[in-house]
Amino acid sequence: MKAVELAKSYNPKDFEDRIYQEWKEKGEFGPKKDAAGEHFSVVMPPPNVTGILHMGHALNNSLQDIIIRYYRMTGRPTLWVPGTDHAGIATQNVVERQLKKEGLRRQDLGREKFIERTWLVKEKHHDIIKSQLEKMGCSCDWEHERFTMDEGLSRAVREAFVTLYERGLIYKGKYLVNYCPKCGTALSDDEVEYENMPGKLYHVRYPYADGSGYITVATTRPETMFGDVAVAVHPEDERYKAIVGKLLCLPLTDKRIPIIADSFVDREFGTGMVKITPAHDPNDWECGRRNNLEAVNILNPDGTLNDNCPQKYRNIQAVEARELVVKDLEDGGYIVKIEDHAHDVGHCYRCHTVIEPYLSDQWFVRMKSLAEKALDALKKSDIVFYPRRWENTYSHWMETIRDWCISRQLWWGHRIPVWYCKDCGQVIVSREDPTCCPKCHKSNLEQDSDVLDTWFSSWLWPFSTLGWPEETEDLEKFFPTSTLVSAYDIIFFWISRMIMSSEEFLGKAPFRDIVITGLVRDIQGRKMSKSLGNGIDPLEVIDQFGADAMKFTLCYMAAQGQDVLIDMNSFKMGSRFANKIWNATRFLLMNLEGRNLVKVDEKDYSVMDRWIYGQLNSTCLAIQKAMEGYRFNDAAQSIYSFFWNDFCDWYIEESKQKLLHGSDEEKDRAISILMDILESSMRLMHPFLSFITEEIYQKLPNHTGDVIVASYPVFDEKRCYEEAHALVASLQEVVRTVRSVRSNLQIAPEKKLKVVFRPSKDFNATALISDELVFVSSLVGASSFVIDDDMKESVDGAFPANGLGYECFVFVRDAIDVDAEIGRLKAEIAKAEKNLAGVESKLSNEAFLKNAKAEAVEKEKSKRAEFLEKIKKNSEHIKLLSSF
RNA sequence: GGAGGAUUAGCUCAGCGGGAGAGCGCCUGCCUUACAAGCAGGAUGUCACAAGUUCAAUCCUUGUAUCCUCCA
Repeated sequence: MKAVELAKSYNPKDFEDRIYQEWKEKGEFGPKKDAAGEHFSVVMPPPNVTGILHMGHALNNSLQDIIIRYYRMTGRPTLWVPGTDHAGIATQNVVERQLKKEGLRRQDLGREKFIERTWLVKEKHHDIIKSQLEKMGCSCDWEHERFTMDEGLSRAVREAFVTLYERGLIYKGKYLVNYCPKCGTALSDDEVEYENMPGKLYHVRYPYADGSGYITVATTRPETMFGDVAVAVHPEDERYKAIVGKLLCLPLTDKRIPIIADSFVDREFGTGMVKITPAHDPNDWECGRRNNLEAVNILNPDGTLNDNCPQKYRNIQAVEARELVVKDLEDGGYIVKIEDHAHDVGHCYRCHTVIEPYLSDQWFVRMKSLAEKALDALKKSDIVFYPRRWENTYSHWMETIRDWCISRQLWWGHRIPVWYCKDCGQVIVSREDPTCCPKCHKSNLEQDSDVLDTWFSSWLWPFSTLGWPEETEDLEKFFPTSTLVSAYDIIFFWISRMIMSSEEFLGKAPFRDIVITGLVRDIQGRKMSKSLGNGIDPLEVIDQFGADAMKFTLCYMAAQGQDVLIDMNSFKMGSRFANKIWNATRFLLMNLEGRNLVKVDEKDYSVMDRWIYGQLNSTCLAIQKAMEGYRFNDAAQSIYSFFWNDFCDWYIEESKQKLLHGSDEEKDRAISILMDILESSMRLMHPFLSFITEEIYQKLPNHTGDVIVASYPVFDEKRCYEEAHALVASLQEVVRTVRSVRSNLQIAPEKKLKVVFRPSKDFNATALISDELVFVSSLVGASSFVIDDDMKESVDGAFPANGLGYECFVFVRDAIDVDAEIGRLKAEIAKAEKNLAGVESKLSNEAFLKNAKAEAVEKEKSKRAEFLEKIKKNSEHIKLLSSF
């Protein structure tokens, strides 16, 4: 057999793009025809077509890719559906910003042209996103790619809307909604972000209508007083019980408003009296409804005061009007005092403009019955969150849910499938575009001008992407999906709603396992953001370190549910590991020269062979458990320590003796096992380091097909080889003991020294060390390594070191610092004595002996023996050293 | 105001009631022909604080402090 040449160093750019194209061309991302067993499917959280992917996407998609590749290799029919989201407000804002630069508004283009232009932006960003996902190595099935506004999904949206309407779960109503004056649209409750801001609290006098004095109310927004319809006090507030029902004069107007009682009033806040402005405050809205009060809207859609206000204030922006009103109140002697007051102010989650509560006609989904089904799904464990603690958050949201405002006054999105007959006023809600009014049969119809909230399409994602409402083969085969991976910031927007819609339309949960990842932050724990400039671009990481390094590093750091704090340097870890894999492979492939691969029978395994196969096997188990529990960091760590610490540091090192100095037969045998382990390792590591393992796998003489579709190594109970594990652990301990002596004494590696090794009679690894004498000698730099189990060797003048069950004597008469060594040994004795004291106190404690598990007692006893031995040996060694 | 999370080595973080761990960084010595992106050895900890439960607490319970997030 010929050696296989590998480039001198690991350079991911040489093969990552090529391999991705090969996979794609061979169609290896889609579900296999011959796959068997339960399906495994995942839908990708669709990125917004506004932007480019950030580290959060990299984390999210890396984990999905790992899961998908893992299950694909286990042989199950596996599907990962990619796609993008039209992101209504966000995308529209991008286009409007572009227009603004050209001095245009969207109205200048008109709806149709504006949407055409938005599609262009969508196409451009979509292409960027797709190429980014490919760069990352995501093995999603591009044949199944979807966009929330493509034809099929638009049908699903209509179906959902009309079905809910028919079930009485969608209604149109006048309602106080969150209104963003800048975006010019209503927002759902969840789209409002609150921020504590400094403001003023104005204490204003409202005189009694009968002239018998006045009361004082506190407000942060005096300009809304024109919409006041009452002043409320707490019904049990003793101070004000007597005045409930009295009328007040509303200053600056000639209006009369009553004092009412309502228990929502906070008696501690301000004067304990609040003005009620139903059209401009959510709490007041609820209060107004409870008390049958009129809602007086005082604002125009552009945020200026309207005709419900006195002439003087009309058509002035609210903020300016406030100053004017305050001045007039002051002039009129109505202001008692003005205090500084910080309070929470709602902002638009897209443009961060201050939200205005605004009374308008909007469409809503009645959420209560949907939420109940979604809660049941959790109670029945149809869905499980990883980590579990998110289940509380989910339940709480479901229990306190409010109706969902789904209409948006935007152009980019799904038009609401509602038409109005201009002749007879008939409202038509239809799956198909109607041509005439079913009531008056005239065709003078006008479609509702609003579009639906973006989330109204994404909440159907797990089944709309599979063809719903058609009963497609995909839907049959891959629904419900298996696992959803998402960050916690969209549990409410998206995850919860998907569960509701799926329960409502398909009668089951859309996925079973919900993996909630942390957020990716910078090394100081701050969110990565454009304004801070602290973001890391995944493409830059890939450029510097490779996609494998990025994926592996993220996986290694993704402890369940924890935020991931990283900087550019963090990715060195994955990059070094990949380099290690590359070089280990290079070495092994070099050694193929002139060799024949042979089948080594299990019964011919040496102890070291059994050990490495045992380690490989237990790593399979560790990974299986880690994947089942979505403990990605555990999986990454198992792989890392197996390949690097076990395989490279010990097994390959041991094999070198045979590869370099063995007979042809020994060489064949050694390289065959090495290639076998290497081949298994590539399959084992493929989900986590996809490109490098494929590149290497193709070059292995013992490979079959592509690793992406190879079978995943399976844990085998019969191949644990625990005794080999214990033996090798002992051997490693002996090696470390001698190395430590040499290192502490600063003995140059090239200086070979005689070592006498004295095992106790029951030391388990004496035979192994004897068999591996050449290996051990080379690791410890011994000129000769004498196993002296009958205490015949003279150790005069040798430097002693001891371990559990053995002593080593290193012949280093020259060049040692006797005093320093004595100091070190004394420190060890002190530590052992401290540990011994702890053990003794346990063992002299009758309660411990009585209550503790037998193994625990035994363990303490063996610890005692160990510490005693250490103290004894070290004392002897100090004596010996003192005589030097 | 309510809920959740975090607090372990210089940094980022694992950790399963019974002798404190990893990666990076640091110190020392080595280019031992796979890898200096490497090898070997080493140092570094009141496991935030205080009680409680337990034979035994970094781990369980309660409280406190600090920080973060979400909800209202």
